[in-house]
Amino acid sequence: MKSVPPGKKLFSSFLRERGQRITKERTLILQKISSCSGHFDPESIYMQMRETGLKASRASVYRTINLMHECGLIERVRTTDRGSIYESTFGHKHHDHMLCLQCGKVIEFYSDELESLQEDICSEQGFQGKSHTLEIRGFCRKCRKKE
Amino acid sequence: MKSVPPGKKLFSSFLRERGQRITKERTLILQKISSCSGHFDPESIYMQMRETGLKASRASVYRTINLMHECGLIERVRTTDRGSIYESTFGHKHHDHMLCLQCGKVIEFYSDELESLQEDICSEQGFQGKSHTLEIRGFCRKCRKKE
DNA sequence: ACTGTTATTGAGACTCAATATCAAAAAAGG
DNA sequence: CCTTTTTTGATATTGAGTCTCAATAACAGT
Repeated sequence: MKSVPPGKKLFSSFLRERGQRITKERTLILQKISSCSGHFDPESIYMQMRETGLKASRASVYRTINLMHECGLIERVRTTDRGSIYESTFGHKHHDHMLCLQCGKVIEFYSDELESLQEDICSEQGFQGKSHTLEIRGFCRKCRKKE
Repeated sequence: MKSVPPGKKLFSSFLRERGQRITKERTLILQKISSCSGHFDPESIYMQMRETGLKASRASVYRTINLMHECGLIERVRTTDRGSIYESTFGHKHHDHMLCLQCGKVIEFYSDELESLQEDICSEQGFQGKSHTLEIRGFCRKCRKKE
């Protein structure tokens, strides 16, 4: 019993439209990433595939991640001193992040109000917003109490 | 006639508190960065100083930028495939960014409403926000008209 | 199926931002 | 001036991400 990863169709038509091919490697990488709930980074994806015996080179992993990004299936959440961190946006409602500077905890949140306010601000500037990233840094409930 | 860079005092006391020293190099780099209105990246700072004959090694530039970041004098705005981009936050009111995906134009904006809404959202989560970064990607007025 | 065309793969070289090393130089404080 | 501790800087090193290019695989047409 094979579960079809969400976004497979989207990715396929994205590739076909650009005259690009749907290869074994791309499918494997798409599957792997789809199975990752939460945040991930390219290097870990590559290593995990390698450990599991799934055949795909580092170059292909990076290339496919770039394609998925262009296609809108994943979003770059942030970049640390050790590379980029992504998250899949498919089957995952849009949200923003709070990052605790003490313990590293990441809180996902969503606010309709916030979204529509941003739209208002964009139209004031004649700007057509397509996507955004909001990261609020500070201290989570637990870490505040420890003080 | 020497203009004292804004933030020099803050930086000095920050260093003193940590038992670190206020050296010629650090002062030069602070000055250089203060004179940069807008966004900058470490490598350009280093190259510009080198061209102007200001003495400071690449290592010192990077080290000092990290210190200024810890101190809160500068903020990392984003990271491209060619390194980090910062902006000085001193003497510069907080704001967020819109980035045009077509022409690369950066629009700075600020909204009280947006700020206070974010604070509300934070307190709902028991989170103490310290700083944030919001980047809205899309198309600016000019580029929309070109379509 | 077979074939020709064209995109893709992968091993490893390469790039480039950023950091580590460490001996020599410079502050700070007697 | 002298001692101690931090800083500097030239250079080596790291590491994420990309490029190269010959070999291979996907696709379209027959």
